[in-house]
Amino acid sequence: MFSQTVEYALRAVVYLASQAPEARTTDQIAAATRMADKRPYLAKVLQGLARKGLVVTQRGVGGGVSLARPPERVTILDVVNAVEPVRRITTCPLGLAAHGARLCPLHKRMDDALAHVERALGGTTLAEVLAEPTASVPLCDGPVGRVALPAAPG
Amino acid sequence: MFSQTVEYALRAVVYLASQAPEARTTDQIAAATRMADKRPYLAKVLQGLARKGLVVTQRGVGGGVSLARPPERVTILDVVNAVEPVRRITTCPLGLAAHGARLCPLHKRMDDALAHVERALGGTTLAEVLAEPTASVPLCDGPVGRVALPAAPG
DNA sequence: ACTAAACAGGATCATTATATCCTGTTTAGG
DNA sequence: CCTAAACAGGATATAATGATCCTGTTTAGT
Repeated sequence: MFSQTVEYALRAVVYLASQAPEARTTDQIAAATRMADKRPYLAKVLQGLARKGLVVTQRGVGGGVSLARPPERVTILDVVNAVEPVRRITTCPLGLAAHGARLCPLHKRMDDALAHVERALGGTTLAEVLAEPTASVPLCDGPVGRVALPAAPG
Repeated sequence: MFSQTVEYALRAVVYLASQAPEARTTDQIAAATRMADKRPYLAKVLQGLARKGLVVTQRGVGGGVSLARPPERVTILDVVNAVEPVRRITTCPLGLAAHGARLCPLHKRMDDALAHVERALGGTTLAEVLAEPTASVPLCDGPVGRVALPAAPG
């Protein structure tokens, strides 16, 4: 249902949110999100997020990737849509003229399901994901907040 | 979000429901669901549905494909799950021991979205799709019920 | 039996998604 | 201005999906 790339993107962005507004290198993100292998692919995913304006990148020494907006203003849906947009069904997939605007009951139900997904994912920001009081902190094995990382400034 | 194959399967099954309990040939199904091209692929999709027990097939002259259960007892979700199961998130995708049963807020939200999909698609049967009073009849250009087809018995 | 209708299933091909590699460009700092 | 850190981007490899083809098997009817 959700592609692997969506999962990678979400992990990366949640991590960046936890470190906001600091930038982190692809290597750091890969380590923190358990993608030490597949680091090259993560780089591509981040490139895509940068093109969509969700993150900003800075080249050169001391550079890295950071969230383009504060975690309070990025929803899970924003991330999903940046990678693999939720495509609502607006016209009849069969191309039937009579179904133009008014979807048939079948496709109406399919679209309803997509609407539910949009609603569920659009209702939560990265800040809320991180703030939720729970034993399971995103990306972390224990109830830790900021992990100590090499070369992590302030 | 939903694969092309899911769309094909749903169209085929809705058509078979409209013709139930009669069997229809792959050619008839392809024509009725606007898949006259891609008929070979439709055959594969139907094979898959047969393996999952959603439809039954009959070889030889006068054979074809028919619904295995009455339309009242087949939900949209049944069809989706037969083709591309909705995979709920039950364990942490990062393999973090601490997240074993208790998903982190991120994956909890993802799973919530999947739960919504299951609920939306599982709540409607093929019979309901066909019975819904609307101007847009599934698969049909106009408000027609049973279409006259070549070699269609009673 | 023979024939034609119809599905079954393996092999193949095309396209997209996933993943990696290599080279280039930007940039901070000595 | 030289170097090392970092991202950019094109080219390539691999896997999964979508789609087609061909041959075989089942079956009703003659």
